[in-house]
Amino acid sequence: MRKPEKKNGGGNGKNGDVKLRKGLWSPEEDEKLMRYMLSNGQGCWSDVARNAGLQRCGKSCRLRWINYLRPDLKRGAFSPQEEELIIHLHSLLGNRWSQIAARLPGRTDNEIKNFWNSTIKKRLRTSSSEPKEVMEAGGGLIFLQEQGINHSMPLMYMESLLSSSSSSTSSLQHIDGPNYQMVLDPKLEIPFMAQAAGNFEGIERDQLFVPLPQLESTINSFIEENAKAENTTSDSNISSDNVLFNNINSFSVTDNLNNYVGNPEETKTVGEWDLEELLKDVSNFPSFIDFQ
DNA sequence: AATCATGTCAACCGCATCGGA
DNA sequence: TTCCGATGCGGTTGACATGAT
Repeated sequence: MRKPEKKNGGGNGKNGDVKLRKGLWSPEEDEKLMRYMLSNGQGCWSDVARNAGLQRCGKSCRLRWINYLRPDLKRGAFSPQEEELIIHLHSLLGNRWSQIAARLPGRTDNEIKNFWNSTIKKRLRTSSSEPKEVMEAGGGLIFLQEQGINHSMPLMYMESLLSSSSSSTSSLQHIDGPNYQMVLDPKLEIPFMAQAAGNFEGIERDQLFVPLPQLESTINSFIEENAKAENTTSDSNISSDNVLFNNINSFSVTDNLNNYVGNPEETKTVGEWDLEELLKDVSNFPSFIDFQ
């Protein structure tokens, strides 16, 4: 798309009707749009395109302004802090790039999306020998309500449990059994938390967080292992799995969620979760994945 | 130096939503 | 209530950049 002249030509059509340009913006077009926006402000985008003398559709103008020309845009590479925030927000919101961007001043949804799809996704993949699909969900947590006690565990770990307890491990979106029911992202792309936070709007919480009695012993050993791992954090030979488990304890979101899932009387829908509250303490976000 | 593979990112596309007629 | 245009969003594309061979 970097040679617009090749594809859509630009300029006037043969019947005299103005053909809309596509592709890369020229410096002249940028200047026109910038000047118009600065003196007139944002209005109807199709009017902007027309009044600024641009042979572009309103949509294209809007995108160019939002993603490139806006004066408040921050340029340059993402800082480690921004990166951490993006990972955290993605674990909560999933691929809701505009919502993530709204929490990163000066960054656009497109920028963050590109950053995620190129840099972060790649790191998540290469940071472990685990299968790709599992690692891409590495930021996710499974929350279990177990006889009034709420626990969390990494999705990775959860899947290994499922492979021994369910024959349908490849289709994880809705797993029903005599003693359990789970709803997971079908592609394992979006962390479970993010789905629970929005994609299942309308579903009652207790449909998402259900008792898993048959896993009790496994959960207990998970917790024990987790505690053990915490005591040996300084051990340089700590396995990647233990790193994973060890970080669970510091995830404050779990505590916040307990306020909801711990009370069966409460029947708010998922859409009513207070995400702002969940986002309060970014520093507690677990670094599941070792970025080296 | 040439070729190939992979990464980056600007921009497009299609769809969903919203508000006004 | 329906229609339609505007807007916003997320997924995808593909040209260009860069590194590897």
